[in-house]
Amino acid sequence: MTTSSDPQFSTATGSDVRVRFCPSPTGTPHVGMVRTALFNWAYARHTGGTFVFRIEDTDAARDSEESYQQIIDSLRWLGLDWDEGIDVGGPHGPYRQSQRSDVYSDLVARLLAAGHLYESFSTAEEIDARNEAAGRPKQLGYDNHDRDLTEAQKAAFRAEGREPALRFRVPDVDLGFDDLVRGPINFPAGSTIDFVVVRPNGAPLYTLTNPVDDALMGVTHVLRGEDLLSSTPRQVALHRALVELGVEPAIPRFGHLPYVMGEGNKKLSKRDPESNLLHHRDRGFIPEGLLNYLSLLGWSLSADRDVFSRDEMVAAFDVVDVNPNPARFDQKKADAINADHIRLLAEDDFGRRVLPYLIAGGALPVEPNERQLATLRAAVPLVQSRVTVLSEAVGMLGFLFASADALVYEDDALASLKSDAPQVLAAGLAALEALPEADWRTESIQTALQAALIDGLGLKPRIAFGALRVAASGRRVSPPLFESFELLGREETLARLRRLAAHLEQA
RNA sequence: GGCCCCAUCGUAUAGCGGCCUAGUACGCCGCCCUCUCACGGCGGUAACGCGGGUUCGAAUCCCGCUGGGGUCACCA
Repeated sequence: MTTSSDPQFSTATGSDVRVRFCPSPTGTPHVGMVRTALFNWAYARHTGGTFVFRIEDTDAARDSEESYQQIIDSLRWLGLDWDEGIDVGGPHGPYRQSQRSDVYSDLVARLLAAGHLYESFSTAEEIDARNEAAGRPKQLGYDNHDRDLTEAQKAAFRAEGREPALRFRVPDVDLGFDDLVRGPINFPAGSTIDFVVVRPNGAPLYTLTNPVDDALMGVTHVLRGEDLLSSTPRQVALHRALVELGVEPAIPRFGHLPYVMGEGNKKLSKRDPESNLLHHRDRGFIPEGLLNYLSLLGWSLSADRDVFSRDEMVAAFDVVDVNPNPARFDQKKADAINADHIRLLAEDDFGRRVLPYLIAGGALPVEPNERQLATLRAAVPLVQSRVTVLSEAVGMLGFLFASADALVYEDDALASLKSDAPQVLAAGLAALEALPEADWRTESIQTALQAALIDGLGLKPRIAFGALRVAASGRRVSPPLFESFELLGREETLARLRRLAAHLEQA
């Protein structure tokens, strides 16, 4: 390889930018995967370019339809819309690699004809054996042994019933590129060995399909995880061949996004619950909060703001500003960002979003009645600033929809009661019994209780209202007390005070 | 081991040669507000891994070291 001219990389910068998100459907959607999707999406939207969504399901043994569906659902839920690809179509379809066999056979034939691919009969055992015999460490892997097999040798292997894999003949040149996130990276000539692109059974591998589809789909910027960095020289080599064959005009630019780490110093594993996107959704992350937090893993909007909208991110996002450091997923920070976004929601929006969680959590029936919905509407403003994730509303509001006799007293709530709780309850009950139905409003309830318990008995508010809170909600923490009493209504409130009094007497 | 990447408070980051006695946010710790918990407000804690250069001047540029991480599949 001495005559090859310098490789040309894409020069797209504006609306000619084409990025893609191309997960393989194995397992549950991972937050690192979502972050990759987000950065691709944001870059496309920022530049006015095109966001392509394709699926790399070339491993029938590991891919699943369930995972495929979860990935699509997740992108939709997050609002990361795509311009070409799965379901929406486009000029370069189909967008599932399992449906593109014809495309790959054609390219394989052309690459083979041009001498970029060759038949390799070596088995893993033979490669190991050769390395051992030569005194080379096994990790060195394949030794380019089959590069120049003669027709006679190949025929002999076939006569044994062996079928060859196809390997890419890596040229003996430096395979460098200018990483969008990290700057120039070079892999010296000789450090990249010939790799398999087609299995002996004819099935193409990711090593082939990924660069080929990027070429065919006109992808200009490949933004992907750092874990793929070491396979990039192979892709660059293949792209050179594709450019040479006229399949694409230029090699895409690469940008390797930092790892998302878990506890300690290891990649966030699929087994860690916080890596699971569905887990976060089930807890009640809202898309705004999750996207905002994930964008902070390797990027920032400005020096002194970390809560922002999707639109603000799009306006500001450029992949060259991405920080190359690995980032740790911090659940507390993620929760805090989500809580901020929850507080930014309009009240009715928050109410709509919290409803499915109340149903899923058993606080409300699948089809709540009008009265329950009215209570919910009134209660929503009381808890919007009290939850960090939507599922917390179940515990926070559940007592409003239970009946007095079904109310559960939580252990820490009972433990918080002092010995004078019965007297407090009795006094509170007396004060509220004196309050007529017509006056059953937050302000008058507060006035009555204040007069009876604080002024009358000289109790500390903390003690006095603590007991009443446990009676009303069964919890140590609840929405504001007097508002809760109003929502429960007079009869229900009185019933609850009596029930706790009875409960304490028993105990 | 070969190759590659990374290095600012506990965490995420700002910083792209002088604005830095290093900013912001989460966390943590106080205080205020207060019917609990939150919210909100105020304050505090805490970092440029080490060593050489370059420069009038370095967190910022260069080199080395150390320390992390990744990758070396007929997975993606």
